[in-house]
Amino acid sequence: MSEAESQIREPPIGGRAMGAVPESPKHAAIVAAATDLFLGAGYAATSMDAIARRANVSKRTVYSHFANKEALFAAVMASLCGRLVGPCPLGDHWTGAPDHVLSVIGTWLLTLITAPEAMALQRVVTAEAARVPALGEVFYRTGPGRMIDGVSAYLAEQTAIGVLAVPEPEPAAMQFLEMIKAPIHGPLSLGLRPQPDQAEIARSVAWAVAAFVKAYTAEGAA
Amino acid sequence: MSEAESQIREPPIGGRAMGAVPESPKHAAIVAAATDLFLGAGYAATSMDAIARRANVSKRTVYSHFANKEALFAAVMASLCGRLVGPCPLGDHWTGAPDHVLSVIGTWLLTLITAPEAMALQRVVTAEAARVPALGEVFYRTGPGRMIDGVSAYLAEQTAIGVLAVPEPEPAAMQFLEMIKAPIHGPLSLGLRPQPDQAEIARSVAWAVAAFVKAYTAEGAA
DNA sequence: GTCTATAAAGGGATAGAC
DNA sequence: GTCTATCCCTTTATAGAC
Repeated sequence: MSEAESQIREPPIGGRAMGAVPESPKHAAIVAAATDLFLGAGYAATSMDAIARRANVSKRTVYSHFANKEALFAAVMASLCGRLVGPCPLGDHWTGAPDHVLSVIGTWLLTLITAPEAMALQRVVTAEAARVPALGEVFYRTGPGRMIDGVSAYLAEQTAIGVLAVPEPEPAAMQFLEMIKAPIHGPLSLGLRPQPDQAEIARSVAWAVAAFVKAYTAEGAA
Repeated sequence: MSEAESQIREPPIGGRAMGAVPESPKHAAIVAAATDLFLGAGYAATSMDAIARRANVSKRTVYSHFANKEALFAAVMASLCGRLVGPCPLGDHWTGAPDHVLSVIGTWLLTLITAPEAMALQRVVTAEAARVPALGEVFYRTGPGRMIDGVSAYLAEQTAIGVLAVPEPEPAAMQFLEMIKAPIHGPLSLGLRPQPDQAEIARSVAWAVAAFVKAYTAEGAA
């Protein structure tokens, strides 16, 4: 198990190990097939036979690329964790009124979080985190953790210049993330509602930003 | 599958069907064993052999009580959904300042939600919701749905009498629920932190209540 | 109702040829 | 590296004795 766990790490820049040979097409096909099946049905319910069939390779080929099922799962998870979170659209331009900045960040985050692949990843990671301890840690660090850090830094900065009053930026950032998800994420993760469209995402973000800004605006600010 | 799904419903009052014979001790032992294993390892990774062993009965006995694995799973989930949410401690006395009432409700809810059994139930339901559509619906209605309805009604009432200003009580109630969970639930569900103690629950609730009340207090209120 | 024993199928992983 | 064929184990579910 320790060997499998050690394979869970962020993927190298550019999608391959620096200096290593490019991954073979079969390798990519296996990972793609395994990704679909693991995300769709979970770890235990996905068989190596099914993965080989879907990748159009023999099972022996799968085992020549990955030592065992656990190692393949780890590779899939590591690849996904790094791939789903793209760069933040604001870049260095976190300027403007907090409600504008938070709206842009919130819309980006909520769109990212509610994407079908991201929902499936969260579902599988949560389900298997108890069995593979490293999994939850990598997922959190590359996903929610990065988002929390970014928002938290912004809140601290705005507090320093007296626009916002956020005594505890980190829990406040976590609050903000949960608030934008609030009306959508729970029912969506249970399969009780369809994917939100842009209008609904905008509405949920608007609710959250309005409440958050009202709660944390500095007393003397305009 | 439709037969199995039809067995997912809230358990009858008192724990047994009205007018039916009491459940045999074996029946209860099977359900208890299955509950532990399903919550611990998930549906696919739990075998009927293991359930029978843990219940100290033969596998044949398990199949004499439940038609198949799916039916046993449905019975376990239905039983759990109804059992984990107890009565609200406030009863009819939702009186006092909103921050006090929300603190009491929030503490109760967060304690309930972060209990190990509730966390495991949520994990399993989320993992299997895509495969068993009825599961997510029953879970949501008996759990989060009831909580949202209660808080939402309270917010609407306080808005009607001019203490709070909550134009959309339902999304606001969902926001409140997510806010109290914010610093704890995510890392906890990934196995990255231990169970919160009372002090940490109180702190998380206090953060959420302070922000929520500030965001939604009526302009003219004291 | 309950048990032991077993059937029938599918799982992960491997051997050896090419 | 890749394939076909196979081993061995566990799984769900059932037969038949008591």
